Amino acid sequence: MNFERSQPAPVSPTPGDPAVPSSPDPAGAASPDSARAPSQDLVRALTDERVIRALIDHRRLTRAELAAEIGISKPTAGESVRRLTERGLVADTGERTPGGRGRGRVGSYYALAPAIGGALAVTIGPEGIVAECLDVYGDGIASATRHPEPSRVGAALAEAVSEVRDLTPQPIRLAVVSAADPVDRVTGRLVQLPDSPFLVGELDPVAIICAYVDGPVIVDNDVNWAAAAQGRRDFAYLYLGEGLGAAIVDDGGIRRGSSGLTGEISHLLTVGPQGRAIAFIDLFGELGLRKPGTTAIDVPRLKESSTAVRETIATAVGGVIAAVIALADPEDIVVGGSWGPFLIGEIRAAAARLPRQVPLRAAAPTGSPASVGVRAEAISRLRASITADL
Amino acid sequence: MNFERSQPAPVSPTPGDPAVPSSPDPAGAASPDSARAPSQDLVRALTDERVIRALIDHRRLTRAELAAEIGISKPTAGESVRRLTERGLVADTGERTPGGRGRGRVGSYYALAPAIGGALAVTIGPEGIVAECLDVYGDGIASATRHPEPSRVGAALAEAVSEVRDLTPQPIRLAVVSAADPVDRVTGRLVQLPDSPFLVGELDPVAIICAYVDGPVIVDNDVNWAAAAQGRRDFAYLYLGEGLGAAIVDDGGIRRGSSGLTGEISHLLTVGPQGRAIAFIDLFGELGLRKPGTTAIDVPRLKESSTAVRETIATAVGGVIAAVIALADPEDIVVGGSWGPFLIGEIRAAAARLPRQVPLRAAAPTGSPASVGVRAEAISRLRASITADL
DNA sequence: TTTCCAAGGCAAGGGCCCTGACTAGAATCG
DNA sequence: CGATTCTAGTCAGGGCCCTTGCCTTGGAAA
Repeated sequence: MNFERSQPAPVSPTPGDPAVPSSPDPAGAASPDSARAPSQDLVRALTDERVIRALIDHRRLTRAELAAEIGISKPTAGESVRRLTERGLVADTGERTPGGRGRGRVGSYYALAPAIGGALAVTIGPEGIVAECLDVYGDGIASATRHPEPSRVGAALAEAVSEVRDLTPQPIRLAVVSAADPVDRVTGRLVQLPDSPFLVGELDPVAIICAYVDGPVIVDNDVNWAAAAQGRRDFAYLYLGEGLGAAIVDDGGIRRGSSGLTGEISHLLTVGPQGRAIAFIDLFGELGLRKPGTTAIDVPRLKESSTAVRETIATAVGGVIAAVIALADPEDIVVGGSWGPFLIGEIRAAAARLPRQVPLRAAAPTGSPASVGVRAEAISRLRASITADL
Repeated sequence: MNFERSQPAPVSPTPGDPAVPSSPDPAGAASPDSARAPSQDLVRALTDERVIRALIDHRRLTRAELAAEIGISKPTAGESVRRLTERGLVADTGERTPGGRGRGRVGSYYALAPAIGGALAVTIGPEGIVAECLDVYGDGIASATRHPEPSRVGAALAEAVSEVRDLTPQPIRLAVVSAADPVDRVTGRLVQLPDSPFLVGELDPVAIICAYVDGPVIVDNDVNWAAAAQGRRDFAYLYLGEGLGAAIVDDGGIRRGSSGLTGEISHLLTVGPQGRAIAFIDLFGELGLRKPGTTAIDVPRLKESSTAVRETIATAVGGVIAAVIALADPEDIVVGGSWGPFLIGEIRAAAARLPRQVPLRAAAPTGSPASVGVRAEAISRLRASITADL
């Protein structure tokens, strides 16, 4: 077994595949710090970590600048740089301090070595596949896009990742993936839930991507990544498009649940026509608003529907909101997806009839909030993985 | 402002009261460790911390035993004990190693000094008030109980806490409180939600208890504490008694939401008679199962009700379970409260008709799970507060 | 060319921990 | 009852990491 350890995340180096390099996880899962060596090479490691962090923030620094920035002495800074250079994590850029700075001796600029590698950020959805390689600074190094037919998603994913891999000189230390379908938290696979629209289809991104990446592959639902990108502590994101979903952020962290299916609200009971209780997704079946032959909602038809139908839908959404309030107590609720913001007026009215009130906002129609969240996670994990191994 | 910092918790030293000692919070909220001094007195602090932890675990140890236990050298252990003794955290117990141990020189047993203090664990519910003082080892030092009339809850709480305070020689460093009503996460007050049973009533435990305690006062709902005591990573606890509630544990942490009202499921929509959508609590009104004159459910009447009514209730609970599954994705659901386990068979049958399945368990009828959770939290916070200030 | 001045290196010193040897002191053995 | 045995605690020496203070280096300004 070599599951990813870091707690707040969905997971998944493939358990069985021997071809997968997958992070070695040296010397046992380190508990908070105190489990570490009782001795004082800990403080050296800490110094090195601070040097790396300073170089992430400032891109290039002389040893004197490092000392000033971190608050350590010059000899210590010099020693740390020497150690890190020896390990290949830091390199002399060859640049020297510009003459303009003053008259003193010129300093040598050091920066993180390219060998520290990059991270892959991948989004998979009905609108296509985007794979992108980012460096520690958060800059894009390379990217590739595909718009495959539904049957070729797996192959196209492999192509895109392979292309990015070839375009990237650095090693790729991990991948973070967003998929537009429910993701099984344990295996990282896309799963089909009964009666839910299945936009991407059967897919095991971990198995495909692992071959091109040296470390863990993290997969999660796009709605979760979009929610993570909001940077709020307690809120809920209601996704109302061809599929139905929700993401819940509590105490600053995304709530995933035991199998990662938190927010799959299709089967939530709510109010249907004539006040009957009905599963949320079934409402659209009854109203004839599902795309024929699929499980997806027919959004264009929905948008053209009568006022009465829209009221009915909004009332049902109100029931979903009541459930979200009861079970997640968000500070506010963001309504997104292809038709959610379209009905925001009716939904607000329906929510106003609930016993507990929560502010509702329509999602800003930004490009793709999920990819923002994926990128942020990829960068933060890349940085963590660098400082993790001393 | 002096809100408690530690993230995973509901909070509340009173903001305004100048009479409140309330923890000083010295030198800024320390981030994980790296924000600490860059130097190596950090490792000394770490050593001291380990000594304290070892003394918590073993109660009394000689310096030689400490060295062996922690894995440090004897001189280092001796130095640490000297420092800690000087600071009043550790004391020579006067006990000496028993002759039976061997023939060598007798050693001096050291233990944590009484001055490190204790923690208050308080439960407030319709069945009464219990205040209890615990020491670092988790042993009860003193306790007091009250069974006040509803109008005297505040006064009785003050009495009980005061009594425990007087019985305790040690300083009391913090209090953890369980209350049988919804707790506002920000203020720590008990809040009345529309149409919910309000068992304890208007109360501000923080304001009352603060006067007797040197540190923070943490208040939360009893259902949350009961859930926390289960020690599982991802599950939900459904409380079905005179009041209705739920607690959600995700990734090992209790979910509270922005105002602490996560799990207040009274207004969740579910299936009522004739398949109509109805708020969970209203069902009991329609069935005539609410105590006259109150908002509480009449449990004896409920238990005597007909099979049809029980089926109806179980179906409604099934709807609540569907919502919990959709929005929390628990590994399993524990059903507790005064009538939940009573209907577990019917509820299981209703849940079996849902599209997604989750194992249901009846809560073990242990004494009071909430007080277990409160005690555990009090002890763990007490220990953390000791090791926190070096 | 000389002067200036910051970068970088060297040496000394302090703190913390470790190892190994020594002292202290009580129980057990002969 | 003294010698032996064995362990608690202390002392001395040494390594590692960091700091301060001073010196050297080497371009730019004068």
